[in-house]
Amino acid sequence: MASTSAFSPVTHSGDELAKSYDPTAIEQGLYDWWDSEGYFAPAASKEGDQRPPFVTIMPPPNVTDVLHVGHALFVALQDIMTRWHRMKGEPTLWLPGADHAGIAGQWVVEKLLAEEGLTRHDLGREQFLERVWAFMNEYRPRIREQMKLLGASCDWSRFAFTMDPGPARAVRVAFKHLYDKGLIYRGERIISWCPRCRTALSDLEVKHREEPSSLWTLAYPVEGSDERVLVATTRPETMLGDTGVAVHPDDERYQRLIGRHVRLPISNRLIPVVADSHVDRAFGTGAVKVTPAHDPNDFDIAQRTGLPALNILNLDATLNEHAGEFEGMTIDEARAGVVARAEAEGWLVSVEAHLHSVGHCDRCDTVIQPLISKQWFVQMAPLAEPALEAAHSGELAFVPERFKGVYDNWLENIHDWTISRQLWWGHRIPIWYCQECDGVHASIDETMESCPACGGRVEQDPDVLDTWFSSSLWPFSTLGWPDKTPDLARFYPGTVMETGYEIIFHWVARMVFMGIEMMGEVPFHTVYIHGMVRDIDGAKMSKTKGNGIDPIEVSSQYGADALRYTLVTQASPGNDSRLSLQKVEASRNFGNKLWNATRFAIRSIGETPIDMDDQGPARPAGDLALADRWILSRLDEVTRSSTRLLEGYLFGEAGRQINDFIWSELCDWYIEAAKVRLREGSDGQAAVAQVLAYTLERSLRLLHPFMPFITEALWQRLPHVGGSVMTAPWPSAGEGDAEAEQAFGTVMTLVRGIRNARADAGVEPGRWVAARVHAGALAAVIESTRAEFGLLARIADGQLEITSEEPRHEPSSVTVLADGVVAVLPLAEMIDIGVERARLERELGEAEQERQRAEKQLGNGSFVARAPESVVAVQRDRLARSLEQIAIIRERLDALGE
RNA sequence: GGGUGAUUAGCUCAGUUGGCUAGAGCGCCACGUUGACAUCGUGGAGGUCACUGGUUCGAGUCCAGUAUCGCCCACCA
Repeated sequence: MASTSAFSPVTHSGDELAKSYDPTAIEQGLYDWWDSEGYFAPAASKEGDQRPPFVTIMPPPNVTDVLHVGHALFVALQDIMTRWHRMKGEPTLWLPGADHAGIAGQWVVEKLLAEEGLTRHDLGREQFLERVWAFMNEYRPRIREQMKLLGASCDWSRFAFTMDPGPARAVRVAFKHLYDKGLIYRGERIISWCPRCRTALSDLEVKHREEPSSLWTLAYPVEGSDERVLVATTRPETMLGDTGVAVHPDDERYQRLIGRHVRLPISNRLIPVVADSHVDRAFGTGAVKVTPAHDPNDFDIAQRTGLPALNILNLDATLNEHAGEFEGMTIDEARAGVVARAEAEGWLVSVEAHLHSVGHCDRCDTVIQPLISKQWFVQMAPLAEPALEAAHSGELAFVPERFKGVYDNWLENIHDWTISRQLWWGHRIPIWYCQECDGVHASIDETMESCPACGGRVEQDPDVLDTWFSSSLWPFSTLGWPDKTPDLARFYPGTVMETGYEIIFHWVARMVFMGIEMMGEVPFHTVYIHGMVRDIDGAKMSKTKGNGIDPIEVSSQYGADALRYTLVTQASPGNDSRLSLQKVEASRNFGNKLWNATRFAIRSIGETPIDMDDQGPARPAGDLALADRWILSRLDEVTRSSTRLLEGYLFGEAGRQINDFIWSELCDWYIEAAKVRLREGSDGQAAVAQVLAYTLERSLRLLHPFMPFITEALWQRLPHVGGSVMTAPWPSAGEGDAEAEQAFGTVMTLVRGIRNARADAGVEPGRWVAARVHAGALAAVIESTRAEFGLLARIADGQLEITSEEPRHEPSSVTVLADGVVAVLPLAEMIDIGVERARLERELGEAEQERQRAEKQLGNGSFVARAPESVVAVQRDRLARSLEQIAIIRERLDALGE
């Protein structure tokens, strides 16, 4: 091995494999060794290889994140894809990064300051940002180290942070581009305001929750009449900001009031009654109070009808000077006050219980206040259209497909995107206002000395951009854009974006339209969506509930391989899954199984020379035993099917099938059968060694993307070619051997039948018995594998007779049927006639059922006429076999007598 | 109000273009320290694939509807 680092995966834990699998012992050091060997960086394209590189950009975790099980899932899935494509020989890039997480990041540091009794305003912007950076730099390496523990084979040399100079410049360039194009504008709109974060939020950052509340009906007196208009509201305090009452233009009840005025009982203001077709005549009283400054619907009504807006809130959600006697109160206090007055003064008509959908800040859960504010927006319609088109044309595909509908639906109903945030931590809006000529200028430079128009003094916009603005540029800002770097040319667009459904809108859709707008091309062609990992009761894992499973803790106990394997195989694309330690333990046990199978193989190979080709142990050829041919054929099949499953993004099913092959076929049958040929003086040892070396080495390659550590550790111990299983070629499937599969299948069925019969008859498991096998045409085949058969079925060597004759029945014996083969076990003193009779009766019943089913099928004319020939043939075989079995069992029952 | 997912063994879930005598892991029962593995082996029990109808020679798989649970989106005061 030409290792350049001191660590070597082979010598590391001594020469002998330990008796049982200890994940921590083998995972230790392996990752750094891979890294130091340079396996994570994309390889140069091979000459003549026209395939595009495989590129996936990691969704950047927040810098302040501690690795949780959701990260572990995406790391596992992305690493499987990455390792698989790398093994297929494609230049492969998995690019990691971290996100500055504007609001969340700022909040964390503000909380620390609060412990010192300080606010960010005490420090001032500059000092505060220094504190944030210090904090970020301290925490930045943490999650990276944790992802390494999981085996993430990403290229750390390209690690990117959203606030690094490169991506930060990309933000300014993109902003200016959109600003110059008129797609970014500044306007006074109704926005969602978080009074705690003191910033505007986008629609996506507001989470609505139904909460029990009341519906108050208030009476507003009509000016110049005795009439009163009844309006219903869930927020009575907002009447302080009412500037009108709206009714439906066709509503008979209110026709005569349109254009007249009502007097707001609380502030004695006169406000007009307007008509707007948006009003639902059937809801409440059919008349709505209009508060344009604090309700998005009312804002729209006001826009259409020309009503003014009256802001009654301070930015901390207390009432302002327009609230009169309620000034300075919180919303709850003001509400209570307004209701009390209404009741006292007789204009409260009714109070009913009502479920009300209330918006909360996604970050801090504070109740959101809609209010009118001057903010920056991205005009979405022109950007959404090509993003929709990309999904329609198939240039952008979703796995599972149904998420395309989710994506479409959002883009089709999209509102403009509020991108300014009244925070300090983030990308500062690259806009400067001239203090002298009132000019507004965007720039891609970090600073602007003076007004480009008049040379006057300029001041930069104090706000920062929504974190997702920089995220939306991620697929190219990480590759050096806006510079024309070699990486950008080679790795854009990417291949797959693997992420969770919760950020399809936040991130995926925005990357798509920004990619199309800035690069002229979608940033990736496939979006793979994974589900959420929940606890075993189906609840979301959360810190506050304390039901979280810490991936690092689990890895240190069961191994990163076991955790990864569990996460991937328990889930199917797009669906949530439930994780428990019990499942991880089962995966660890699989590791132990593999470990011991390899230990057995290494011991069996011993000093035997193994034929090698340029990939590894050569495929065994020549005069092979039936079991050899069978396992090679099964390996072909699992290679074929797991490759097909990976191509279809069915990672879990692929992983399960590889496990099933290794455990239930290689270990349970091949290795057990091979033992007989490894005995002293046996002549099959060399062939077994070759088959084991070949099969196991291939199996390790198949499993490697799923369980990278253990497969590397074991692969290094087996005969192999190359430095690491990471770069060994992904296996291609051979043709398979149907004849061997069928013949060995019969042997397996016979062995199972004999074991079953022995158990029924109460034969001690270790006891060797005699048997005569009537194998008919298969006699030669069974004869060829007699030693293996004898071992598997525990039939004593000298007492196994294999014949092509018709079955003969002994009085005190047990009869076992498998396909066309009958085994007779003279168990003499152990036989309880009653038990044996019952067993045979049961088998007869089963055979009868088989016969009936087959007869029914074959008796159906249209089945025979329309079903494919192969399906019909199966039924014919089934009928023939069941008839044969019925005859044999009957005969045997007769022979048994009473 | 619109989407959308789930409903398969005691539990958690697979089941990819319809051919299934419906599988796995865990749990359960019986037996077992045979030199790879007790982080194991052998055998076993356990399911009318939510319900109703339809398409088909054939449906867990396709279609329509119903029920329950869940998620997403939506400006009903």
